[in-house]
Amino acid sequence: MVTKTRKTNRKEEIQDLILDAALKVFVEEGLEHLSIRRIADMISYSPTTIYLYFNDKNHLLFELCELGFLRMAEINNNLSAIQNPLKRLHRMGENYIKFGMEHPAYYDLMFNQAGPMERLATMDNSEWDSGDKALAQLKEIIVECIEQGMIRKGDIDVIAMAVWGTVHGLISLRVCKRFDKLVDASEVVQTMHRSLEWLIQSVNITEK
Amino acid sequence: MVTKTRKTNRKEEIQDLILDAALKVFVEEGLEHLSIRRIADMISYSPTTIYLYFNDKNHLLFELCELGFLRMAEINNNLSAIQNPLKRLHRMGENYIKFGMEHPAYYDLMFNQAGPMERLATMDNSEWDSGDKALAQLKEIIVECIEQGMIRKGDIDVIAMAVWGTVHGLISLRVCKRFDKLVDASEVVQTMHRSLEWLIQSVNITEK
DNA sequence: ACACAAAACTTAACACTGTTAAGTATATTT
DNA sequence: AAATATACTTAACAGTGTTAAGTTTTGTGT
Repeated sequence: MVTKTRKTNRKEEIQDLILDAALKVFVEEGLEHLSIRRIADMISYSPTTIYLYFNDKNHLLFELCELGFLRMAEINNNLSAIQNPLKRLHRMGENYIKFGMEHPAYYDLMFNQAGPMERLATMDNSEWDSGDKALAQLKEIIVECIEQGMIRKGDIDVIAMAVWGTVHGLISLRVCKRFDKLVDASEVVQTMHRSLEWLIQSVNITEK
Repeated sequence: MVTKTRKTNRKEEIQDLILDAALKVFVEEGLEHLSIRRIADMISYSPTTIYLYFNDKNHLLFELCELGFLRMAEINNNLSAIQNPLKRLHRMGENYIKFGMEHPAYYDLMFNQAGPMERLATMDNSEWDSGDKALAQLKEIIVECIEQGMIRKGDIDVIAMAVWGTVHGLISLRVCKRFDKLVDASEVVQTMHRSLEWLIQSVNITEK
């Protein structure tokens, strides 16, 4: 039992070592510079060693994704303090924007890149825990908003998708540089926040 | 003059030949299978010949993008017939969704992939015509909506970004397979349409 | 302490990728 | 017919993910 634990620890230690190195590269230099050989160099291992700890690159990317979702959950710790569910929804959107702006590489990997989802598709356990959790939190807030008569009634899934879509769309277009030539660079983030504000006010059915 | 035109034609002919082959590959097999060598094989040229007609792969991807925007404009031909600007906005959103579902590879390239924008960044003419046109059309409709008192007043740029973001967000999450494990596959598209519908109704300030 | 087995790691290679410098045919012009 | 410009190719560089086979290190039982 002791040996088993020790072995597991050892394996996890090196997995973390690999993930840490991967993280450093792709945060500092972008996903396009994240290669197996680059990681191997950083931790002074041969490239093939990485395949002893991860099935393939997509597996590694998926695990990086999971780390991203952890950070995202952290950034949403400030939500529970907000009583008004609509304000909480607004803040959640702002948190997403903040996260996307501070960690564009993470965001791209978590929501745009194909790799992580290809890994997920090969997994037996046909769930996506991180995605499920994030979506569940969003739905909870929306239910509250409806219960308190703050946004129009409707199918929760439909509304959740609309809200998630809006916030994600703004961040995604920004992360993928689709605003760069269309909106003045210095004001993009501010405009994003004002767009979110406009949306929240528009769906708000109180105070009308 | 005649020779110049003939030469231009010849050059454009081969450019189109390359683009057509590229299009075929990436629509049928996905962007990950689109390589310079693959294209060269298809048109029976050496890989390096392609560099006589395009600066690099990003240049080629950018031109494919432009073709995508042409198709997108086509699909929006049905808008002018719609009098009510809010309904026109709704239809425009539906057109986007339709386009994204029918041409996911195009959509991914036009709004998610980095390549085309990297090409754009290197171009002197610091504009993005296709993006500008699409955004201008959207803004026009929004102005009408506001003028006719159909949606809340506000900065046009802010509202345009919010609306574009919403629609793009839904399609992008779908194209990048982020709904696959969260929403039942058979109902994703329907849910997207209902999300758009919910949004349009929410921002609608008439009939309340 | 020694032999054996299992775990950890590496070497070398395959089949790809985008891209470039240098060389070769093929037309066109003088 | 010679010179020149155009069109295209060959060979190579430096990189990618990935795998089969071989080596070194570590742990275990006698």
